[in-house]
Amino acid sequence: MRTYTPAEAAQRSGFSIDTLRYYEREGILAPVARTSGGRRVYSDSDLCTLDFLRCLRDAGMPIERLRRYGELCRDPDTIAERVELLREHAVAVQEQIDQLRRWQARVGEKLSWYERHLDQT
Amino acid sequence: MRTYTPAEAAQRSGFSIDTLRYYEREGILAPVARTSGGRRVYSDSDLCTLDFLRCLRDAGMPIERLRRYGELCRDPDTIAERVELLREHAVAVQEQIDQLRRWQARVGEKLSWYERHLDQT
DNA sequence: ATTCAACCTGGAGTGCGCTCCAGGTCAACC
DNA sequence: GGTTGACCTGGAGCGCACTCCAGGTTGAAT
Repeated sequence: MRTYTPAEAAQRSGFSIDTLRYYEREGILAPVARTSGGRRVYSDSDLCTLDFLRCLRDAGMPIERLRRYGELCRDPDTIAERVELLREHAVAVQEQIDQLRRWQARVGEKLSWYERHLDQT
Repeated sequence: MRTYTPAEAAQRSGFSIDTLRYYEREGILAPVARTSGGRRVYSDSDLCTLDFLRCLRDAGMPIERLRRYGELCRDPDTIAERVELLREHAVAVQEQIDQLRRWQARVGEKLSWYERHLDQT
């Protein structure tokens, strides 16, 4: 049950210190514990949350939805809502994958066309 | 070999009229033909270019690279460079797909965990 | 006791990719 | 010849997601 300084939390989560503060201000992350002097002290649980948030961000979830998810996680009786939110985003992710696949197909064609062109010169 | 008004070009390409002008200003799109009165007249070839640009944008290619691609297309002796640019972006797209797949796996796990939780209540 | 890096706050600034606006022009139609 | 709606330009504004800044505080190490 160790704790982490802001710099450590940033390093481990992959967010910048500024972003960590920003997420807290925005209510995405629950208020982080403080020392008597007012410095933030991140817990293992905070780090775990941050890791999942990182994952959601990397999958393109917008801040607004991230906030919603963060809020839901603070209330234990919201599992159904969380599931719904994740499912919704899963649909978006699948669509994005499909689109990228179509892109690959199209660009693959264009590339082989270009290559035939190059060979002939 | 028909032509298109700005409104038609926008409708067919999926870009807004403002975006079409913006792309032209930015040199992404070559200067479009004009009527004597100064109105733009898009050709089939413009539409075709726009369609491919749309495709590149949808695959997340940044404006800067789009501009580069647009410039290269105006010089016929740049096929090798175009191929290189597209290949580079293809790598980025593949990485994005891989990342989204990992996301799916992770969220899939979380979802089934949540669902077991829901069932037990 | 002093130093100094790391931290704090509120608020301003940034980069991207558009999007909107004011004020004017053009051209098809009645 | 007048109306009307699509179009023109240069430039300002916007939304997102941070990122940076000034000016001040904290606390571990010397």
